[in-house]
Amino acid sequence: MQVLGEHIDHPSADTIYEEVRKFLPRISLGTVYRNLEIMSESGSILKLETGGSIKRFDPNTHSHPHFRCVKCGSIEDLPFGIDSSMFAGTDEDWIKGRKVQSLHVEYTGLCADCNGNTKS
Amino acid sequence: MQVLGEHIDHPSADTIYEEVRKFLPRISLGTVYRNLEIMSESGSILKLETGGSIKRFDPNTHSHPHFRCVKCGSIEDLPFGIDSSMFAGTDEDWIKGRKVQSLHVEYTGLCADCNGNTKS
DNA sequence: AAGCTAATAATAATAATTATCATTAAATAT
DNA sequence: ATATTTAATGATAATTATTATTATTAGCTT
Repeated sequence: MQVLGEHIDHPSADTIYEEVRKFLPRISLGTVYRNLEIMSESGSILKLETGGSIKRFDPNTHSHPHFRCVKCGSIEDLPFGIDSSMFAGTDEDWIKGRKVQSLHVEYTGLCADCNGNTKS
Repeated sequence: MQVLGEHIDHPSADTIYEEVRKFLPRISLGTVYRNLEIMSESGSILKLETGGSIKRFDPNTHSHPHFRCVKCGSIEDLPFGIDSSMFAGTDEDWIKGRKVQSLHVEYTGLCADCNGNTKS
């Protein structure tokens, strides 16, 4: 299972299911979901709750910004880091009793492919 | 319809449906979705594609960060602005043929209520 | 090998959203 | 004012991604 942690991209559960099937043909989708959930809880992968309706999983477990294509739905990493201090650093009054767990920065638009190939 | 643009919070389509029903009892959920979509396309409201599985709508149309409670699912505004220059400003090489349309910053964790009320 | 435990496959259930389509209402022309 | 065209609506069905259920299988432990 961990074998598929070597993804550069951000596969959906369904994509992972298809790939694992290649060498575990009898595996069920439920098992894939269950184990992805376990792995994301244990911290070995990241569950991305991005915009769009699909959950995706990311072997890169440190917080980094993404670009989501509104046309094809692909998620790409962006080459810069983020941390909370970028916006809230100097003044953290806003926390006000909340427990902050994570930060997600997401750009949306058209990926290079979709931007080049079609204009609508 | 526009009457419900006066929300301070970030209602889901279902919440809006319930509220519109109070004075248009015969309206259907499909109509609500359809018109929310039209309004978000015309730019009079914002469709928030946040993490979590629910789409929410926001009368505040300028880009601002949100806090999503992983327990109760509520979305709150955070009191600071964001703009692209915060991370990518100095070096925009990353754009590389993409067409950037919007930026969404989302913190997740426990909201003040959920953080106070339960510890799991 | 018998008995206990935990993981799995197959399937059903759920939840949010989108699509369909006959019906109603609105707009325009006659 | 009424017939005709056009568009919006309500009711319902379909879709999609995910989660829950449950009987079965497989892995250990003695």
